[in-house]
Amino acid sequence: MSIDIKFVAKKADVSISTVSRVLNNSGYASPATRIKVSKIVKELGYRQNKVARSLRKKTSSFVGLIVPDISNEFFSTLAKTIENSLHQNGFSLFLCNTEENEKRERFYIESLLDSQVRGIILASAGFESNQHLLETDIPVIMVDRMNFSIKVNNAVKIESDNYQGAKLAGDILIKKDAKKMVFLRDYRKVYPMMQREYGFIDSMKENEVKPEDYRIYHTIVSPNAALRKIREIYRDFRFNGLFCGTDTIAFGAVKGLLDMGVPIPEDVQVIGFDGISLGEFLNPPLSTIKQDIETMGYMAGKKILKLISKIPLNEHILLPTEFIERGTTR
Amino acid sequence: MSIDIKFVAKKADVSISTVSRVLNNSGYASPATRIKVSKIVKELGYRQNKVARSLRKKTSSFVGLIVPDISNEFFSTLAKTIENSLHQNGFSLFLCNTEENEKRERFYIESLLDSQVRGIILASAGFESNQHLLETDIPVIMVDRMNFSIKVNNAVKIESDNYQGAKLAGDILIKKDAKKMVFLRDYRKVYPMMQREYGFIDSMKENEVKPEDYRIYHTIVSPNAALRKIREIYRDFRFNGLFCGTDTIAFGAVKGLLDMGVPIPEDVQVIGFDGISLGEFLNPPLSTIKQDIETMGYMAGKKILKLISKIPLNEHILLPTEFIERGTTR
DNA sequence: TAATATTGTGGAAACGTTTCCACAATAAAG
DNA sequence: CTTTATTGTGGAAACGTTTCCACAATATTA
Repeated sequence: MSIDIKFVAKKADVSISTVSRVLNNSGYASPATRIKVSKIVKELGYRQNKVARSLRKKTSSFVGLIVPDISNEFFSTLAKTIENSLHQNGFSLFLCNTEENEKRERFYIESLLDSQVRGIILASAGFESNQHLLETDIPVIMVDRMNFSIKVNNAVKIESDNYQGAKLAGDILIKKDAKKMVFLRDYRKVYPMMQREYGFIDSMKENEVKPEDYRIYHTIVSPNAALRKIREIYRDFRFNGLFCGTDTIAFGAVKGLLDMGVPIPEDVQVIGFDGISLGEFLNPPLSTIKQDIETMGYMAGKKILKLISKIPLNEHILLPTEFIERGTTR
Repeated sequence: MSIDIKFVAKKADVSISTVSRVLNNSGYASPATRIKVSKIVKELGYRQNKVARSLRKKTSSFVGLIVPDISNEFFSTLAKTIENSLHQNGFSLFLCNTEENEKRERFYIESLLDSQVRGIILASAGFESNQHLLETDIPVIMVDRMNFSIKVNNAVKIESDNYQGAKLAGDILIKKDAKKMVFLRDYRKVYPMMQREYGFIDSMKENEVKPEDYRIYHTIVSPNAALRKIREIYRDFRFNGLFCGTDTIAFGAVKGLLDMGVPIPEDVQVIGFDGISLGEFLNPPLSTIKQDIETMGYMAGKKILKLISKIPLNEHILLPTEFIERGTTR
């Protein structure tokens, strides 16, 4: 016989309803019964069955988080801060890792919906084919990736100002006297990367860099791939300003150039994007455009809680980025 | 009116039980009704309510993962591989981040138990005070940290051979002619760190390094703390072999030494522990003892599935580590 | 003191499933 | 053509809660 509410009721010699009321601090219950029941509950070590509770109340205390790759520092610190801010309010996190895979994203969205999560934080691709799944009245927060054009009342979008950040990177390189520019980006057409590209291009245009003096290349986001790519590029085009779409890319690129004997920052200046923690420990340490991931996660947590408590929001939050000057620029 | 099984039954003009049987492919149902029901289900876009299902079946398809810090690359790649191996079997992951906090660990263990998870993968501290919570018949896998001495049938332990790895690091440094040795470790008495210390000490003893020729220091695991610490140490004790309890520590230590003008690997040779991906892109790239995190996560996933399907296991798996020689040793 | 409001309590329905059971219809065996 | 096995179906109980409702007991008011 398991310890359920019925058992507690029997032991305490009251009805099930009374136990429930005491447990939930709802409705009436005399002080006397309150302490009597609480005592028995403690003695027995009784714990509510959350599943039954969810079923009856048609709600839960879970929030789903969908990310493309949790092993990426950006998403893992995002997850951490979100988790923290939810935990303070008694909510727990369902982690879903899509690996950038459409089917998997669908599987998870459906799965979350089926499991009665209270809200979904989507930091994943947001494949168009999955959009309709979220067009219910469940609170949704989009973080980093903005692919979904959700029109519902219950949606909040949070992102870094990727455009401005990239523009800033371009402006800085030029001010620091770089003449031949390269933007080495993630080959995938994900939203933030597109924004960075636009920012970079606009910087080039505004600074009147001639079209033949700046080039855009694509690579897989892995240091090794970037390393190989940058050597190829450098043989072809003698740039002296390099903006990388991602710190991870910058890591590979810097090493690739160094290995070729190109001095940094003397011959080539490099700026990354993200501000991941280890950048500081590169040699030379990486100059970069830092995203405020902590704030992003924290806000995502706060906002979804608001949505959950029926406060209607329809915001698009743009978080400023910041240039961190370190050793790869002069 | 929401689309529940009752609604489907009505539309398909059969009983609820029949719909359920078709849905679950259990019991009898004629081919004709099978397709009839399936058709309606598809048309209506009906989805099972997992909460109700869990309640009735007294089971779910969730596994809990408890980690101390998801933003740490070790744990995030662990989470990723576990998630992958579970997803292939239709299971989902509950992520719990304890921040190394006892209360929080308890909160999560209880929360997972309340939510009817099928199993728990514990990569967190395993505070003694929480041990009793897991002494039910729920499948438990301990990864990395082995603090719990769970005697239950349903427990599997998986860890890297930290002792051997550390011993190897010591042996290698000595073979490479280091005479004055330092082990700079995480100050917390977590299990794997203790094993590494024992391994290091035993290596010193077996190689007949005199007690005054090797020292052990403690630091917070953050590059910056390690950076400061190593300067302090070096002023005090002119070592030429440095073994770091963690790559993160090594990152800071290498930079600290370099900043002081100590050439690496000429004057000091350094070996880290973990094998995190960015070590390769340090300058000089970091020599390290690599843990096989992928295998660890993969096995954790596989094993918990076995336990869940009632296959009794009582294993303690020791995964070998590997020396990756890069630029901080000669 | 009678009439009314407030507080305390338990019974039972409901949440959306699965599954046991009884029974009907069909197929196989004698 | 019976008898027995197999297959198909629906009704209803069960999972462990919360919550509506009715009623009883007590407190407040007139």
